[in-house]
Amino acid sequence: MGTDTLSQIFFALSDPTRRKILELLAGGEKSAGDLSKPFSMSAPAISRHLKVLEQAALIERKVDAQWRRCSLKPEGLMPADNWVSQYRKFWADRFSTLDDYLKDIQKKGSSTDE
Amino acid sequence: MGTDTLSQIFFALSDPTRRKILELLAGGEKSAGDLSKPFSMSAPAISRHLKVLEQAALIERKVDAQWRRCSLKPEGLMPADNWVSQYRKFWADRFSTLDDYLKDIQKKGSSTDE
DNA sequence: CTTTTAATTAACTGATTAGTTAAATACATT
DNA sequence: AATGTATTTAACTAATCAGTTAATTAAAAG
Repeated sequence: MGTDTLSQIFFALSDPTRRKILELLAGGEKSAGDLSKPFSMSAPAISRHLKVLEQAALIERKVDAQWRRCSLKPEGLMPADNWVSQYRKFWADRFSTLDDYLKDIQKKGSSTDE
Repeated sequence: MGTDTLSQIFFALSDPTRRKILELLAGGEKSAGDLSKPFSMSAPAISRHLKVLEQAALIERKVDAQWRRCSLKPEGLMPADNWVSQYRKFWADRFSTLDDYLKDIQKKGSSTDE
């Protein structure tokens, strides 16, 4: 994976469960248990996803009695956003919106993608 | 990793060698051999990194005699950019620039990071 | 003080990753 | 036709990942 900040962030984002967790936390603070419920996955599995997100500085876990109060640290995404932004100028010429792009790739490779 | 588009893109970006390759390609089309030179890594290793980037639709490889002409497909980053952009509003309040954020985290956790 | 609740850590398994060297492919050059 | 060049594929290894169940920790509640 690489141990630098950007690698950790992008790696954390490369899993659908972890992205979903971030989306849930965008709705406000939640306990580890709350975060487990929407997934058909054991609590330890979620716990380790939370650790990955925490180490990437994308969330924060505060101990509150036997609960872990998890909250989003959206500013943790800034390095990733900044890295990607280097490339915006390249695509801005040809595609003005994501929809443009998605239509374009659907037109071409019409395989069973997402 | 997950097999959906976003997972593939973020996973591709989670490796420093692959990010470096994209940066090299931002300077213009290069052969697989050209791309190998800056790295202390075998050609097959680079070849597989290129495959990961190609499958994530971040680069294109065209066959030209015994060369593979690799070029950046920056628009492949659009889905990632779009996903991250959901969170911009959250950090925009507190941090206006990446530097603000980097200074902030240096101030606090002054451990041996990166 | 015993039980219940919330969550993590430990130990394990199977799959995937990132690298290696050696072999194969494909085209260019002589 | 034989050799050299560019690159990928094959086969292998060591490390990491994502999940599981069982055990542990820590605090709340009775």
